[in-house]
Amino acid sequence: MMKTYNIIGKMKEQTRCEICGERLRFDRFQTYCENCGNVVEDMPINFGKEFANVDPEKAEKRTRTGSPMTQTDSDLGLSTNVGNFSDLKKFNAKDRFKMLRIMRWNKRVSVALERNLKSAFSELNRISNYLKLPKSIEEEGKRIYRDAVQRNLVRGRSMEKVVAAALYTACRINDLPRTLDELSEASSIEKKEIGKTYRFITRELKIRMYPSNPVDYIARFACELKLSPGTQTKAVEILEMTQKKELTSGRGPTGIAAAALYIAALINGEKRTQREVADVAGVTEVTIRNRYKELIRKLKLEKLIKNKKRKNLMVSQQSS
DNA sequence: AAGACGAAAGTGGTTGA
DNA sequence: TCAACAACTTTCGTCTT
Repeated sequence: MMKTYNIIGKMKEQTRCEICGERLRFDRFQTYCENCGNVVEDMPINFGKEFANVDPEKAEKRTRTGSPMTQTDSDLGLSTNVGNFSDLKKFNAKDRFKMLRIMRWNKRVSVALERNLKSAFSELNRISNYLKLPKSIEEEGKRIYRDAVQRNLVRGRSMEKVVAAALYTACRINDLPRTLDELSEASSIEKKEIGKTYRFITRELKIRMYPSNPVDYIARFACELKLSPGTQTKAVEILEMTQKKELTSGRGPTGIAAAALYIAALINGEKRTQREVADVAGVTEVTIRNRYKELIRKLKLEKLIKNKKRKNLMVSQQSS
């Protein structure tokens, strides 16, 4: 939603606080009353240059003022207009007619496009909020969706699918991968549909994707399993060893992450059942078992685990 | 009784002819 | 386009704790 502020007008008509009658103060961020703390208005117009560009050379050229540009407004804050009525005078009768038609079509197309983007973005917002994704990823998702629309990739596909896929892609790009299951739950679209659309749009938009890194999942899974930071670190160590031995290729990253966490928890005496780990990682126990077996074999962790088990046994016997 | 383990059959995607 | 194939899932019986 676009808010317009008329600060000059406000300043003129409202220099005193409505509540206590004291004079209002202004700073860069808000208009407020020093006496009673009443905030009359926050987020005023940004009078400075756009600060998105840090490169000093380019920064000189960027003299657009106002708030930073954002993908969040469905028309980027700038809509296209083809010609205007005063331009019409420049054409002869025939071309004038043509021009009129183009203008009319452009209007129609932009309205349709805008309507599409608006509903798509509100769906995208909803999913992103549900998954508690950062703003930057939301923006990325919107950028991807916009590209998809412009390349005519949405036609014949439901908008929701493309939105879900765009968000999924955005997460992957920013190394905050969500599982297809999570996206599926948030968007109520089938997992395989999202996957299919995801593959389609990354191919068509030539977005090069690398397989996601298991390490990126650890923090989130560990948090859900309420594992200690030490265990998390251990799991990451295990993953690093795993990657050195090239055990990760071809395997599902979530399965590997899950197995590493399972092992780390076992070693640090915070045991979780395979089922618990499997559930948060969105894989089955069988997969964890398979990965687990591979990992402890190749990383020579068998002894460690066995010792641990023996110790646990002793502890339980002592207590009983 | 719950968890771990493993075999067997099925699913969806990739690859190479 | 189709068959082979690798990874993963589902299901189920057995063993361990």
